[in-house]
Parts: sequence; structure tokens; C-alpha cells
Amino acid sequence: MTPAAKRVTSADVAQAAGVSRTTVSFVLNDKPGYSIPEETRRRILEAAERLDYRPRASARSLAAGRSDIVLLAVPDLPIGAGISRFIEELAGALAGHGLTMVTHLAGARGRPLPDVCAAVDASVVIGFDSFDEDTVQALYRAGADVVLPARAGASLALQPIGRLQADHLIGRGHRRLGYAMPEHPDLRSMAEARLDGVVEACLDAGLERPVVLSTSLEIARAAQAVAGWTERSVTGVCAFNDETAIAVLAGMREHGLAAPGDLAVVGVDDIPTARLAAPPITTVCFDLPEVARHRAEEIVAVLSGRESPVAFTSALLQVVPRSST
Amino acid sequence: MTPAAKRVTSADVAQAAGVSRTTVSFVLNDKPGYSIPEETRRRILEAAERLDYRPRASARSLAAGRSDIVLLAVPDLPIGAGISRFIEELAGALAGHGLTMVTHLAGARGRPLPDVCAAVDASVVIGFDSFDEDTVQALYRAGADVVLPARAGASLALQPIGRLQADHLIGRGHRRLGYAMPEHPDLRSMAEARLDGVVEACLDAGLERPVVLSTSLEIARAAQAVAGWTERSVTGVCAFNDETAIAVLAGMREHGLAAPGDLAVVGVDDIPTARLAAPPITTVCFDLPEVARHRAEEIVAVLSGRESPVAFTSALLQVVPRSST
DNA sequence: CTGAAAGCGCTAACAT
DNA sequence: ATGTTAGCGCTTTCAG
Repeated sequence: MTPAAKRVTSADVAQAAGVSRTTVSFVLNDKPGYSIPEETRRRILEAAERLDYRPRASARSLAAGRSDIVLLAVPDLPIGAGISRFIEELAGALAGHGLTMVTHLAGARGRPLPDVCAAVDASVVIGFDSFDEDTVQALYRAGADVVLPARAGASLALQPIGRLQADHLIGRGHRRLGYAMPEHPDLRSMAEARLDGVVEACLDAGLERPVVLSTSLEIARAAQAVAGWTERSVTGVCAFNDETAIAVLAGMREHGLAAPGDLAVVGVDDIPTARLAAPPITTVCFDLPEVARHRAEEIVAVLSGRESPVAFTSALLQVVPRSST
Repeated sequence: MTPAAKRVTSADVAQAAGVSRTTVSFVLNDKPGYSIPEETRRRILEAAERLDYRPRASARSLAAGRSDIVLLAVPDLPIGAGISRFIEELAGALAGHGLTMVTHLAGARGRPLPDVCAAVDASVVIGFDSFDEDTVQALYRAGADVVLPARAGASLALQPIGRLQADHLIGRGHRRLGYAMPEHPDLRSMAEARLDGVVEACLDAGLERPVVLSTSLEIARAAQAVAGWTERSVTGVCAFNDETAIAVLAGMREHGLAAPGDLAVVGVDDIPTARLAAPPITTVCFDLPEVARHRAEEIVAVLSGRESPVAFTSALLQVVPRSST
């Protein structure tokens, strides 16, 4: 078959089913308010199926004034692998509502998000963290109908993550905690929100604030941080994520220290290599399918004018205990 | 600003510049064969800029008969982080040719690729490995003009990777190699192609074929494989990727063995945690920007009817030596 | 060199 | 209950 084969149009389907294009359109979009005989409907559906008809997206959205494309902007962060699972789940959940999700990785070399939004004719743009005001405006101008999340960190349960990490450590008897902050600037705001959760948990438990130290994914840098914690008698550290946790473990090795005896470490994400570390890392993971479903509901709700009815709860988080704590 | 703000159309630009829509179209797409006065051109460009005009993609592709959307199908594999770097690079390279790339993660729950292709009106669909014949047909029917790669494994330099791993080990004096095969079925074909490279390298060096053993990312499973290699006096193993290599290291730890003394290990991908492993892992990495640029060239070439002029060379691969070998 | 006019394939009033 | 018709915003012959 040649790539140039003419595409099946709704007129072809109409002809094959012996009806008009209008009727085809009504049936295929099952427009409410038009009671079309079951027989006719069946004939149309059958013809469409047989011809492998797919409405041309450009024509459809040009006429209808809106597309069913959802654009997910994935930030250019060193994100764990688990995120791709989330993306799939979200795409699946949205597909269930007739929406098609594609993703765009927002690298430095990439084109500006609004350009991509316009290029794919997206009517919804979603991100992981909220966009700054200018971007939001540009996205609307680029044709987006909905931009989410509206509020910063609204859907990432940032603080709850930190709380969970800290509570886990506190529950195991640690009284002096540390926080391993990533140096990467783009991770900063997310890390700070998670840290807030850790701080709250400490205060609630009557402990001092955690000792916050930055580290990169370099062993030497991590070793410095480890020295800082041990000097200040920290016994347990919450790491921003699993990679950071692995770096902390590597830093401890430099000092001949081992978890959890010398220092307990908790990560976030449950990346595949978390369980392969020495020792395997205790981590906080998301119930990805559930989070994705929530997000999808929210999107559909906002699209249809209702306000987002669902709040993100920390019930979607879970500690996976392993031997690093 | 409200999401409902009316979008700027080419008519607005035409009016603002005091010309007709036709002229606007010619200038903005700089159609060849029409010499438009520099003055007029400038006025139009300026107006478009000032109004933040973006042609509506649906209208444009409906009229032109083709979109400038490239859809990248990312397989549902436990893919390393490096891949996202590649995706960004590719998107950037394509953007340089006026194409917009978005990606679709092909999870089990996801919609079929042809549906997505039709939904986003993609004119190019690219994958990592070649698609099966039925899918290709369906994609063409769904409106794709170009589907790549045409030949299996054509662009992933699978064998060269294996060769490089093996040659590195052989160069360090290892005479009996092992290969750590991932158990995940979707990784199978890719792994086998890489293995072929290892086998060739062994044969070329006059060594026996490598001892191929499967492993998962479970420590116990990896420990079994390690036992298998040591029993058969293997001294160096090529792992399918860094995650597998990390698993092998973990398996060795179970037996009280350490790299590189007891067994040398080479990975592939250079994931961030590779250097944090104990010991840091020697790995093979791609020159991602360069590979992406090659791919982009190929796509543009095929789109414009020329045959793909560029062959993938192993010069785009490099060994990153670290202490695991 | 620029403008008028005819669609691209589809949806959605408006007729019938 | 179905068909007719007028666009959606853009590209692209074809005249001027």
C-alpha cells in the first residue's frame, strides 16, 4: 500500500450506509437530542468500521472549534522512571473520556510550549507543577481552553510526601532528622515544598527542624553532606528522591558508614534501582493509576465547565519499607 | 484574560498590514516563486509578531493536506532516563526543520497508535524499532505520510553497542565473557541484537561465545546468574543496560564478590545512578545530540522525497570507563 | 506583485 | 428523522 492512498472521508461512509453526512456525524459523535433509528445507526457504524474510517482531526477541530487533544508538558528535570508509568495511566484515563494525550518534553533546546500547543491544536495543556502567569496567558492565546494545574503544587502532594518520610523515620525512633536537598535549580521549588512537610512533621513531633544540606549526584559532594549530618548528630535523612538517596548512600560509603545503623535514609519514587542499592532503599511511592485517574477526572470536569471536584489526598501515597531505615 | 479570548487569524494580520490574506500566507510560509517587496514582507512580519499570530494548525493542515506533526511512539519498556534526553534532542532537531514532535507512550492501556496518529493528525510517525507490517498499513491509512524506521533496528546501532562492550572487556584481558540478558520479554529482541555484537566480538578475538544468562531486577535472580558465570569461569560480563548491570552488582554482593576483581561489569546508557553504584559502572553511552540530528535529517529527507542519505555509524557510541571493569 | 475565489473534511444550525 | 447549507481558517490556483 502506498502512503498516498486517499483517505476515507465521512462522505464515503455516508454513501456506503446510504445516508447523508449529517446523519453520519450525529451517529459517530452520538449527539444527544436526535433519536436515530437503531437500524440506521447500526448501518452507519458498520460502514465506518468496514472502511476503517477515522474522522480527520484537523477538519473536525476546525469545524467544532476545539480539539480533543491534551498536551502534557513534562518538565526538563531529572525525573525518575516511575513518571512514565504515570503518563501512560493518565493517557489511558483520558482516552476513556475521548481525549487524546500526547506529551512534550520541555528541554532547553525545545520550542516554547505555546508554540507546541498551537502546533498540535491542543485544547488542554497540563503540567506537573503550575505554569507561570505569562506562560498561562501565552497558552490561552495559543488556543488552549484549559490549563492545569491552576495552583502551584496542587496535584503533586508535595508536603504529604515529606510528612510521610519524616513520620516514617520518627516512628522508628529517630529524633534528629536531616533533609537532602538536590542542587539542581529546577528541582528547588518542588524540593522545598516537600521539605515543608518534613519540617511540619518534626515540629508536630516536638523535634527540632531538620538539618537541610544540599547535594548533587557526585559522590564527593554527597560525602560532604553526610559529614555535615553526622557532625550534627543526625540519625535519619529524608532525601528529595531515590537518586538523591542513592547519592547519600554512596557518600556514606566514602566515610565507611552504612545504613541504617549510622544513618537511615528514605527516598521518594521507588525507581527500579532503589531496591538494588546497598542496602535497598526505603521509599515513598505513589499509587500512580489512582493519581492519574484523579487527574483525568479533574481535567474532564474543568473542560465541561464544572469545577474540579476531586482533591488530591495523601491516601495515594505509601511508604515502601526496606532496609535503609 | 479569559480562555475564551478570540484568536488572532490571518485576516487580522492582513488587515493590520493592509494587504490580503493571500499575501500574508505567502510571506509567512515564504512561498518560493513570488517576489514580494521587502517592505510589504516586513510589514506583515511585524504585524504578525505584534499580534502574536499563530496559524491555526487544524485549518492549515486541512487546507494544505498535511500537518507538520511528528509523532514519536515510545515503546512500553522500562526505559532508562537517557532516552528522554534523546527525545528532547530529536524534538529540537526537528523543530529546526519546522516540524513539531510530540510523543506517545505506548502502554497496554493506551489507545492504538493509529488512533493517536489520526487524532493528532501526524504526518510522520517514528518509533525506536520498526513497526510490524499491519501497524504500518494502519498508520498510512490513519493519515501518516512517512513511517520510520523502515528496517528493524536500523537506527539503534544495536550490534555496535555489544561490540563495544565486549571489546572493552577483551581489551582489559578478559578471555571468557558473559552476557546479562533482561528477562522482560519486550526487551528481548533489542537485547538479542546487542548480544549478537558481543558474540561477533568474541569470535573475532578468537574467544568462545559468551555465557548468556537471564536476570531480572531482583537481587536473588541476579545472584543466580552471578553463580552461573563464576561456575563457568567467566571474568567479565556485558549487561544489557545499566539497570541490569546494577542488578548484577547486587547479585555479586550476595555472594560476597566485588567488581572488577571477581567479575567485571559493563552496562549501557550511562544513567545517573551508574556512577553512584559500588563500584561505579563502566558503561557505553550514545552521543545523543548527534544521533538525534541524524534521525532528524533522515526524517526530513524522506519527507521531501529523497532517500535517507545518512547511515548510523558506531562513531556515535562511546565507552565511559569507570571502576567496575 | 497582489487579490478574489474555490475548496480541504467536518459540524451544527436550519429546513424539510 | 434526515437532508441542505453555511461556514471554521487556511492554502492555492487563477485573474488582474
